[in-house]
Amino acid sequence: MSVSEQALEKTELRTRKRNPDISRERILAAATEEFATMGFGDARVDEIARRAGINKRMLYHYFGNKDELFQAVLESIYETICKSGQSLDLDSFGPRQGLTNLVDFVWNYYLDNPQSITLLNTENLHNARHLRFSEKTRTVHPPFESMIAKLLERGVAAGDFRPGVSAVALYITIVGMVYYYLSNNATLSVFFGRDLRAPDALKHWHRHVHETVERLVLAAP
Amino acid sequence: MSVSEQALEKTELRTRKRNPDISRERILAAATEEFATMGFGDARVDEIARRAGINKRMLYHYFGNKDELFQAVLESIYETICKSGQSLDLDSFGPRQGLTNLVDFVWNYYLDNPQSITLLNTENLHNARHLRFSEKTRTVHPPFESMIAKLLERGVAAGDFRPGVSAVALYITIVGMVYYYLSNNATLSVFFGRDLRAPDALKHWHRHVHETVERLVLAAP
DNA sequence: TGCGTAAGTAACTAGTTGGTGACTTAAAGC
DNA sequence: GCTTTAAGTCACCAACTAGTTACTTACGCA
Repeated sequence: MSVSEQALEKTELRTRKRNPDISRERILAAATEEFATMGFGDARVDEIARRAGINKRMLYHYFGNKDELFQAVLESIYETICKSGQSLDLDSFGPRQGLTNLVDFVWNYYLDNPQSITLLNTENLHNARHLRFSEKTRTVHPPFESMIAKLLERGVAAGDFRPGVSAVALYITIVGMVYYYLSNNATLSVFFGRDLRAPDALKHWHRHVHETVERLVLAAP
Repeated sequence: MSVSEQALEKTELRTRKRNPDISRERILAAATEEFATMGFGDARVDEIARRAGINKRMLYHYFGNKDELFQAVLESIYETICKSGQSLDLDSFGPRQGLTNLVDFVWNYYLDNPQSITLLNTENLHNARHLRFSEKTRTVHPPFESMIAKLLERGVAAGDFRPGVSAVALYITIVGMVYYYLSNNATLSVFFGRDLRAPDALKHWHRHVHETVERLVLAAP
């Protein structure tokens, strides 16, 4: 080995710096991508390591095994959903505007985070066995229920909303319409023989969700 | 080998009768079950053969490979959905009763056929690549669109329904609310910390879908 | 400054898994 | 009856894949 080669090797070794936080983050990002596009069984641990640019052994070092890695991915998605929910400030608006903002928020969230949809579907296929036994998830609940309950109370008090709609029912109605349209877009497009992901179709459905939710909640004038 | 043993073997051989139709059916049923519970990647071809009670070699003889077998499963599900849709006779009822029947039909179908949900989810994960290239699916369309369009026309003409709701929008609204609630029941139950599959919760959601759809479609009195 | 621990690497393996080659046997058609 | 074809069996494999063993190297800390 020549002197210059020795120097080169030293440089290469120096670039192999330690950085546990970043490594962990890179693995999680790569795993999210892989699990989201392939599902659990088709996801390849080697592919995750390759995408993350780390040695596979580190993946086991940080996360234990494939199952625990998937659980970590789900927990991070759960955290993302909770956090972005908290940034939704419904209290600063009137009830009607708050309802509009809520629908827009859900629509934009799932449109911008298609990974959340496929990951949640995969987890539901396995009866939520990763989330059910997750400490984080069982203890920390999403802020949606109380937030929406408050919005509904204010709306009813102001005479804008009719009484009798629960926060959970409203939430599942909104998310259901948004989520199903996006999640099952491929098969629905085949069924109806048209492209339901075309910009016009998307815009149309977004409007339709607004209309349906308003008719559900708003008091008769 | 004794004479009786020879006779026994002959009997056993005779029971190994040929029955291509039944074999094909058994494989398809076992595959439906396996793919529905495990997804595509986690589904095991050996397990499908075991469940069907046939030799694995026959599975390849009839269906080619794992992908084509999955496609056959999806086509049969598609056929089931189309057929059960045809049995829905909306024309024999008034528009309001027809709408009620439509909601009940969708609700009961997905409640009784949870396999349809997980199989469709798996197919959507792969961007409907099996259904998109399926001759059957591309040529034969489900009867829902025209059926519902006729129902809506009758309702508007009778003054029961308001105009401006499309058949596709109404269909996706109903199925979306039913499908999402059932498909994501596990994670939703964890999120909200309650059992959304309890009989009361199911009954409550069924009622809620009726109410939401009626408020969407019915003309103001 | 040197030592213990945690980050990182390379090579490997035990068990699995989709898929086959070579064969036997039942039954439809002539 | 005899032949051809398709249904069915059995043993096998090459490729893959989650997980490991055995090792080296960087870094925080006493």
